[in-house]
Amino acid sequence: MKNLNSFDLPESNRLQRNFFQRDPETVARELLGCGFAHRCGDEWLGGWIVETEAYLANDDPACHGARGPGSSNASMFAEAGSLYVYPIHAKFCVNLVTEGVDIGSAVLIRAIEPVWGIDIMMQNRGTTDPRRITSGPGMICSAMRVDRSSDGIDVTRSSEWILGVGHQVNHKVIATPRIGIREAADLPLRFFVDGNRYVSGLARQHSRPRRDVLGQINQRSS
DNA sequence: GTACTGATCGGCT
DNA sequence: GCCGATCAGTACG
Repeated sequence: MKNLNSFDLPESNRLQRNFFQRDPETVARELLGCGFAHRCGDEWLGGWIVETEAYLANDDPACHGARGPGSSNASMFAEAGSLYVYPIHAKFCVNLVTEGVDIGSAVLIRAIEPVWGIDIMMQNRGTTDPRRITSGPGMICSAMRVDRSSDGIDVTRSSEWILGVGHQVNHKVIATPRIGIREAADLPLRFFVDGNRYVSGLARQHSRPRRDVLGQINQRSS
């Protein structure tokens, strides 16, 4: 098992508050290629982010913050860099709060390429199929053991979480409408790494076969 | 590979 | 009760 804090995702790579204090569209794009990991006891669980969606503070009825703060979405209005975890269809999804306090915008993490604690994540998901571990927002939360107890945690400071700079993927990001929403279903606010095999959704939205893996690119260049 | 269906359950009204 | 930023299973090309 790889040691998360040796070379893959050192503490010095951790994203700081100012990274998140920008509009959610920019943050969603730039989170692609970053490492996202949760520590459970001695084991780190997580991987490289390959698919995200932005939810805007203004003119976005699909955003959970659109009707202002309430008991279930309060952390969407917390400090930028906080986790917003909510339940949906008997599963959980995890977001990162953007901009700042009282704004109500966030980025949904839709898919990661599994890297750390893969065997534990396979156990948590009840499958050995690599493409069924973290290729969807509900899958990520069950694989990485995220539930409402993580809601509101500040990932720029928590010792149980790290979100850090990883791979450069700016040149191969594709934008499409967001998945599974009824309102504002036309806005192109979903972003993913072109050709990555762990992205959810339709293969034909990629410009090439969905086979690439960020970790392999890393091995080739090192 | 794509399209469609229905189970599931926390948090709301 | 009702709803949903989902997913697994099924059917089909």
